[in-house]
Amino acid sequence: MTRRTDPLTAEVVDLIGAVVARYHQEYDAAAAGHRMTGAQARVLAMLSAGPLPMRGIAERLRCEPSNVTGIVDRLEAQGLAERRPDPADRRVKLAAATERGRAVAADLRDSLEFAREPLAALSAGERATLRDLLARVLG
Amino acid sequence: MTRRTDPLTAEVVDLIGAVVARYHQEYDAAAAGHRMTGAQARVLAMLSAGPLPMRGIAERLRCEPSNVTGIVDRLEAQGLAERRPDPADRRVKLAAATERGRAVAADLRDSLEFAREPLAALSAGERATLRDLLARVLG
DNA sequence: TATTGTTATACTCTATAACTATA
DNA sequence: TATAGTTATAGAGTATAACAATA
Repeated sequence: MTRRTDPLTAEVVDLIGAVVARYHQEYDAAAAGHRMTGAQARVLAMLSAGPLPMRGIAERLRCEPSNVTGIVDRLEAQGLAERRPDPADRRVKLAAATERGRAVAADLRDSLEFAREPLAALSAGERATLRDLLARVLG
Repeated sequence: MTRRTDPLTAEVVDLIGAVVARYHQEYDAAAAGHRMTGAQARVLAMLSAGPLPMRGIAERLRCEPSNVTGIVDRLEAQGLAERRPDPADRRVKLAAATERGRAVAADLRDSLEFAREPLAALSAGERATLRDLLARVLG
């Protein structure tokens, strides 16, 4: 059963849509600045926290494992990631960020304008309020 | 020059990233429920507010005009949109939602779970606070 | 000449299905 | 037999460049 949403909720949903659009725009631009696509940048960000089996990447990306092959291929071709065997299970390949990959991931994180300009408009107390509200929305 | 972001800002940015991921997940699922992709659903939502020249769609989508041709082709193939001539300029083609397209767009809007479940966790006052903070973040 | 929309081309991301090597 | 990763294939979104029709 569909139910009409009240005007205030609709307004918030529209604003979230605008935030989503802007986030993507800036994330993709930052990735392009390092000659990566958005998907490649997301995977590199994951790997900069530690190696992951191909399967683990697919789960976090919420996509089919077959897609991860190509994305890691392209990161590997640029020297940003590499595949390592898993000593515990020879079927598994662990994708890991190279040293240069970690540097690029850190640079990308810092170059995300979104983290500075827009949020700078809020005071520390307001940022904390925003954090708490978003955390509750996400459940 | 890159500058380190403070922990609170980083936390908010991470939460926004989570919101973005969830928004896409639900938006794409809702679109798939109507046999559309996310891009097709976004364009149909635009057109449900009124006809737009192909160029105008590209500007709002922030993509090249050549891409819009295929997206509108697919909406047209499903009877959700149609192309009309612009009486004022014979170079222009106006894309418009069909009656069925408008009905699907309305249904899609209502079926966006994101608008209900998560935001229902907030009181009206909190939703208003969230709205104001997001509006200021977007500038 | 400039603009609108399209076509042609190439790359990336995506899902599905079949294959391999391990377990 | 089940699982991890890959390959093959096809559809969709994207950018670039070249084109026809119109301004």
